[in-house]
Amino acid sequence: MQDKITKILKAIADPTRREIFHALIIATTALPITQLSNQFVISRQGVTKHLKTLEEAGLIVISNQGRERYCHANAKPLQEINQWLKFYEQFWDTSLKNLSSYLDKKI
Amino acid sequence: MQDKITKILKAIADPTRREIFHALIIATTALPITQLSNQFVISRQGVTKHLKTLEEAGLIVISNQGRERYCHANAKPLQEINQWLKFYEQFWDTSLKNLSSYLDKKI
DNA sequence: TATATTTGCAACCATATAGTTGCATTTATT
DNA sequence: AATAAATGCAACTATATGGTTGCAAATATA
Repeated sequence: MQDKITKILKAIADPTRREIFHALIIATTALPITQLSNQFVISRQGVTKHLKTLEEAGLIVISNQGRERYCHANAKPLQEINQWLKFYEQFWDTSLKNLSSYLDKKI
Repeated sequence: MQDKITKILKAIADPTRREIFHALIIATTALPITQLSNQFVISRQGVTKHLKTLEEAGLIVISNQGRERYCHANAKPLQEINQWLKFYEQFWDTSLKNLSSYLDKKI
């Protein structure tokens, strides 16, 4: 369906998911879903939905342990975004200069 | 409504918009909408919708000139994503190691 | 002036998304 | 064995999204 980078970008494009991801990555230990969802205003099931999206993007890993499911953040997929950005780095200093020179000429 | 980084991330989270942005940034000159949309399968109006999203994210600038509207890419807002990523850089080498040590202990 | 080109706007459609509630199931605890 | 806790699943809702078509308006061109 969707390619990897799209999944990753869509996952972090949502503010709530960024918050969830952040909470997990700064946590010293993996967190069970209920405990994690207590940190948020939305319902546990709402959090679970976001977790699924994050998991499909590879940004979290969930491991079962008895009746609990422990969530653990994995920042690695973010490298893919970094990679994507790398190409545009060459433009983000110069492009505005190019733009203004364009505007000088044409407007 | 939405904060800046969310707008930027949502803008580039769509594959078609990434393509449009790419086409514009590698173009040597600014492109009128019709000429730009000829490069894509979707309709001109479809492209226009994407352009609006990109414009609201600051990723393109449109300047009127007679009946034509010239589109120009601006990579600068991508720096914001780069900034966001910077914090997680410290995790993307170590987090998997942490994860496996966690799995060793608990599973 | 008549015609062609570039565009915006509006309506519409199908699907995705972000959230909710209710309930059943599995696993712990008493 | 009875109860409590953690979770998944399903149904539902409202809104956003990515696309379309049709048409009117502004601007060039013949």
